[in-house]
Formats: sequence, C-alpha cells, structure tokens
Amino acid sequence: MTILKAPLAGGSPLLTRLSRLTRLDDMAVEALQTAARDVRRSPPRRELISEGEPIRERYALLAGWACRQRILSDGRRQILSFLLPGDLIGVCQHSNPLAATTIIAISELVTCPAPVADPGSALAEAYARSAALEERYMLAHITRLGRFDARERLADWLLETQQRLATTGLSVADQFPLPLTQEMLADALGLTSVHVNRTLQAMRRDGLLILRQGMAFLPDRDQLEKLVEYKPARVSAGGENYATP
Amino acid sequence: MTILKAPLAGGSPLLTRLSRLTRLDDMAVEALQTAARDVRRSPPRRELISEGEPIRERYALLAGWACRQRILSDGRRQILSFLLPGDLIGVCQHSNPLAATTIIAISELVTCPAPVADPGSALAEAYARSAALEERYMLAHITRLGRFDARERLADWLLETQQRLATTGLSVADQFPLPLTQEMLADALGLTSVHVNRTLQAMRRDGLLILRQGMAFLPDRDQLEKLVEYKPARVSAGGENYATP
DNA sequence: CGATCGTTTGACAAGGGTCAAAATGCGTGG
DNA sequence: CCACGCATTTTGACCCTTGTCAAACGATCG
Repeated sequence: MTILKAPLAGGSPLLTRLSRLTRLDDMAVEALQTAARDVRRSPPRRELISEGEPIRERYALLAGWACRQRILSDGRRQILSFLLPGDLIGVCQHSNPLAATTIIAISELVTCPAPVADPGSALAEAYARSAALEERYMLAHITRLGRFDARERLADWLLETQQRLATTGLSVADQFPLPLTQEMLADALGLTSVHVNRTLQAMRRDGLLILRQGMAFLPDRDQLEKLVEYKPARVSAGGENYATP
Repeated sequence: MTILKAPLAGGSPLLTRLSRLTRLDDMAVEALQTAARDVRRSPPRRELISEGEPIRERYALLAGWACRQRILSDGRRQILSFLLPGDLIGVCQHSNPLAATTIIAISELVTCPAPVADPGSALAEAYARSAALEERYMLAHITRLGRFDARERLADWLLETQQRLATTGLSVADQFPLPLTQEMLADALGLTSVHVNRTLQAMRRDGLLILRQGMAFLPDRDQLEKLVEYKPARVSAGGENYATP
C-alpha cells in the first residue's frame, strides 16, 4: 500500500508535517493536496517577503531552504530562523498583517499557496500548532544565543535542524542536507564565519559531525544531546505524530 | 469626565493595551471589564506556569512584572521575555497546549482571568495582534542577543521596555519603574551581572540613563535610538492606536 | 546589630572577533 | 579538458570584549 508511505516518500512535506501536528480531516487533506498542485519556483536570493510590507500571500514551502533575516545599517546580519520544506510562510491570525521580517530564498525554492483555514477547522488547528512550534524554535534560539557557547550553539542547532528535517522525511539516520555557507550559520548563531569554521573543525575532530558535499551527518547523537540537554519541541498534550501509527 | 482618562489612569492596563491594538466592540470591553474584577495576587518568585505542563488557565497581568525563563542543569538561566501589566499569559490558539516556558513572578502580581474569545470576534483579533506583537519582541530579542554588544543590548532593551510601559500609561516622559536586579537584566541580555553593572555605569556617565530607587529615566532618547536604529514594533497596517484619537 | 541581598571594584583569563592572506572548490567558457 | 574567476573555507597573528573569581561596600529587614 502506498498510502502508508506516501506522506514521507513522495507526498507534500506540508501535508506530512501538518498531519504530525494534529489529525487532519478529509477536507484539510484535500485542500492541502489541491494547493500543492499550484507550485511556483523562486531562485536563490529572491526576497519572498520584505520586512514592514503588508503580507499579501501565504505560501507553504515545498522544497528548498529559506531564512528570515534582519540587516543592520552597518551590514551586520541576523538570521532569525530557517524555513524548511513543509513550513508555512506568512500565515497569520490577524487582519492587515505587516511582515515582521524579510524572508529570502537560500536555495531554489518550490512553494505553493497555503490554503485558507476556516476558524475551528482541523486545518486551523494545524496552523495554530505550527505557529506554536515556531514559537518554540524562537525560544530555543534565544536560549542558544543568550547562554550557549559556540560549540553548544552548533550542537543544539544541528540537533534541532536534523529533527525538523526528519519530520518530513528529509533526514534519515541522522544524515541530512545542509545547503548553508559557514557565513550563514554564523549569522544565525551570533558568531563570525571564522569562528564557526574553527568550531566546526573541532567538532569534526571530536567525531561529533561529518560534513561532505552539502550533507551533514551526526555520528554521535548522544554526545551532542548530552552537551546541550537537548529536548525535542512538543507543543500539545497527548497528541502528536498522528500520521504514523 | 473620567471616561477619557480612564484607560490610561485607573483602567485596566489590559483594556488599554488591547484597545490600542484593534478597535474593541462593547462585547469585548465588557468581557474585559468583567474579568478585571476577579483579581488574584501572587507573591514574588511564585511560578505561575511550569515548562512542559499543560496550560490550564489563561490570565492577564494587571500589575507587577513577571518573566518567562529557562534554566539549564548547570544553573545558567535565560530570561526569554518580561511580562508587563496588560500582557496576556497562557493565551493560545490551539487545543491541549503545553507551556513552552516557565513563568515566574518578579514583583508581586495582580492577575485576572483572560476572557475567552470567540473566533471572529474583536477580542480574538486583539489577542491575535497581541500574539503578533509578542513575536516581534522575540525577534528583536534574537537580534539583540545575536548581533548587539553589551551597550547596544541595554539601549535597545531599555527603549523597547519604556515603550511597552508607555502603552499602558506606566511610563511618562521617558521615566518608568524598573524592578529588576542587574542579575535579571544579565540573564535576559545574555551577559553577566558584573558586565551589566559596568555597562550601566558607563551609560550613566555618558548621560544615557539615570537610575534611582527602582526608577529608570532616559535623558537622551535620540542618542539611544541612534545607537541601535530603534524602531517601535508595528503589527498591522493602518490601524493601531484606536484608543487615543 | 547581624544577616542577607544587591551593587561595585579589581585583577586576571579566555572566548571570540578582526584583519589579511592563502588554499580549496566549482561553475563557466574557451 | 584546461584555465579562469569567483565564492567559500582555512589558517595565522593579534586584540578586545566579556567572563571569572573574590572581596568590599551598601542598603534593607527582622
């Protein structure tokens, strides 16, 4: 039966991810599948949303990486978060929203419109949980930047990212694509690219990380998790992972 | 007439704040006023919500300061945000929510239950905008921690906090209560208390800040704003400040 | 008046930043 | 297939911001 494997293998990563957050009904599934047929592409560096502008469209990211960032007048940049396949872009609960941050494509992207969710629908619940998860990631990022040293920041971020990708089947056996430059990592983790470079080297020496050809592999997950007391993000009581029995 | 001054002077800071985020209808105002009659108090250090626990009750903070925090096993603490009068606590869009962080009282608190908002109501819109604002503050905090040095962190945080307090009339003429120890500031800003102390002293020497008896005063707002390119948070297009004509 | 908490100070250490250059990788076009 | 140009990674030397440790000082409170 393909039904069991579909969400992870060929299906839309959006559907896969949302169905792990709450039980989706047929209406939601159909809306998501319909939406996923109307894809569009964006090249790297394209600005999807600009800070301060009204948000017109709500997308879902189907393939590729993007990031939310803020740039200071003297050139300093902070990457606030990365957007991975299955993530929502610009989905928001109130009227006339203004974009909180600029969002730009890192790799080539495939997006589709995010279906509108009626209040009270299963889809609305999924969106709300997705937003709650996003909040977790922001809180984790604050802790990383405020209280972790360079090695801890990298370890924690790698674990989180691996896990996010695993949710949509994009990471298998602690291996996953990492299409970032060390400078982007630095801008996300509040470091300089020189220091990221040195820290990554040290981690490779210590057998915590293997990088090659844009792929990352975590050979010693336990060690990494111990280093930062890693706990996967959970958003609601007694009900996640609805997709996989 | 007291009606005009009420929201700022004696009225509930929650009502004041929400009415600045969207136009509240009579139903919303009444719900908020009714809720504000059912107050309860919490002493300093009381844990209002514990990380990972199911969220039972939704409060609004009417008086006093609280904070969201995370503590690491080796004792390091990160304060994720401060909660000020008028802020919501535990208000959340999805079912069976788990608390993302611990919330503890800093000073003695006065809280009331937060009225439930029907989907589509003015109150729901206000809650959504309030949540969006909270997101702005988190994003600002990420940038502070990732890319600002100690003086910039303090300047930016002081400006933001002053402005949040001004929204509910708790800061007048760039003066406001600051019931924090330097250690709490350090835990929020990703520094040590020793360094916060030295940075504050330097800022006082430079005429950027005056502290006495738990009050802060910003004598040179322009200078501070220039230092960090400060921009007040806005959440929606063409519609804030509904309360003050 | 001691106890306790918070602030202030000093001496020193270290993690991480800066600057600059070299090495490596990679896509493109000849 | 090679050569070139560009982006990225790597390295080295040096410096500075911030952290650490410890003690003194100051307020507040039973």
